[in-house]
Amino acid sequence: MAIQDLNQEVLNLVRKHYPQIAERTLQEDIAQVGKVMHFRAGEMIMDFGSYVKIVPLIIKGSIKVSREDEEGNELFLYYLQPGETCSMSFTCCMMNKKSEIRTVAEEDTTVIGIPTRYMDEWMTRYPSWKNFVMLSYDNRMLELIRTIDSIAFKKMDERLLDYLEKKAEANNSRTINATHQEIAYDLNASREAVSRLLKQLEKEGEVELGRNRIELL
Amino acid sequence: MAIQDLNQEVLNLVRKHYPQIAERTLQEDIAQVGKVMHFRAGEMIMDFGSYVKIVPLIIKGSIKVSREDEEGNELFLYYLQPGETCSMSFTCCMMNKKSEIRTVAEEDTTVIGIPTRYMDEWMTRYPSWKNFVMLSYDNRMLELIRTIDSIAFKKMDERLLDYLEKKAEANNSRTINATHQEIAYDLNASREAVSRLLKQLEKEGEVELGRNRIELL
DNA sequence: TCCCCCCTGTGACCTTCATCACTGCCCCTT
DNA sequence: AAGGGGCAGTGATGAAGGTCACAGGGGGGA
Repeated sequence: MAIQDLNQEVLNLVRKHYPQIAERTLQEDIAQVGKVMHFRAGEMIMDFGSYVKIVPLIIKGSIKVSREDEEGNELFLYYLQPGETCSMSFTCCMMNKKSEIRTVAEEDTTVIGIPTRYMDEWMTRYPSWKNFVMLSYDNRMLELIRTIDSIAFKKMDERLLDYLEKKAEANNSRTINATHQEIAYDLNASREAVSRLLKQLEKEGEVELGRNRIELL
Repeated sequence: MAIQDLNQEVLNLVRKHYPQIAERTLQEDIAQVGKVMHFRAGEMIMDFGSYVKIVPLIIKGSIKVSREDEEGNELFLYYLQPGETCSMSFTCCMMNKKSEIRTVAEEDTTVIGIPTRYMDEWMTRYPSWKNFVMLSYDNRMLELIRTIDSIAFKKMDERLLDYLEKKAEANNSRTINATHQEIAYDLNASREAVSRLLKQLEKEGEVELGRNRIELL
């Protein structure tokens, strides 16, 4: 594929999925330097502690963002969907800091990767890029606060149901393929607790259970 | 006090507490439009659900930021200290959104209040303002993640000790004036649990307890 | 001074969830 | 077909912390 074609592909993707990125010259800048990247479902994109070199604009699929502490306890934070970006990347990039989070492709996922060094310049040059970045930060802060609400104020049954709903949305499917153990990791809970609560939800007619499979009703 | 004097006062405060705000013209702009504001210890600055009209640059004292859910359960998030600002304000202001948090003066506190409408313009005009805003967002995100770590991974005794340390730092004093009930609210715990854990900490020689008073050792 | 209210301390009991132990089943491999 | 590994279900037990009840003490106000 010729460079010219690639540029045109990126240009089209940006115009389609990021209408708020309005300036024609910014769109063209992105097409100049952005690279289309593909990740398979389950592939790790960025691990805790690694250095970030690109900012991803998500085009297709979804990305799971989670946190891990020193003892290896894990906790799911939120999903990134098409039209969104990873605001943790911005300053990570700009300050050359280690990542505080882990990102994994939830489905097969396509992003446009933008090398760090353009971030800063575009912020001053393009108002719509500045707004995009600011709004991303704000949305992520809100998601983090919702996550805090959930952990601090809710019990496990409600957290589980919220989690299943989000996962269904991220996968565009009411059928979730996951083991109880995987869910337990994401909620920082025990496998047995998740099993029992799922059984409970099944009795209440909220879900239908199968091996490696949960059907949301 | 003449306008001229006020401007000079703000100018001096900015230069002293915000060295990273480097451009002379930006400093002068802040001195033009910024207003010095005072809050008494315990005074509520902004409640959950209210609209934000200024961005505060903190000069002296400290501000407690907390979250509340629909049922009135409360949770302490973090303190803002001199040299910092409330990044939740930025887009709240810019998008005219309701506040998701509550802020209360922890000590007697002085801030420079900057009206919303300058935020945006300065972002493109002054690199150091842009960096300041971006760094603020990043620091707050990190604080929120630390808060999540704390709630998700730690038990109450450790959370309590962390809380006391932070409160001591925010008040510049190893003596904390607070009732067990107030601490319990901040940690979203029960008063009895806090009492028992404090007693435990006293036995371990970590603190000394008095009425309305906790001495950190 | 005396009284009352607020703060603290503590026991008893309950819920939620972690942990341990074990069973049984599905499905894949050989 | 037989075996085995991963997954799900379930009981027993315990720890953390919430809830309820009540006692005691200190300090400020009438």
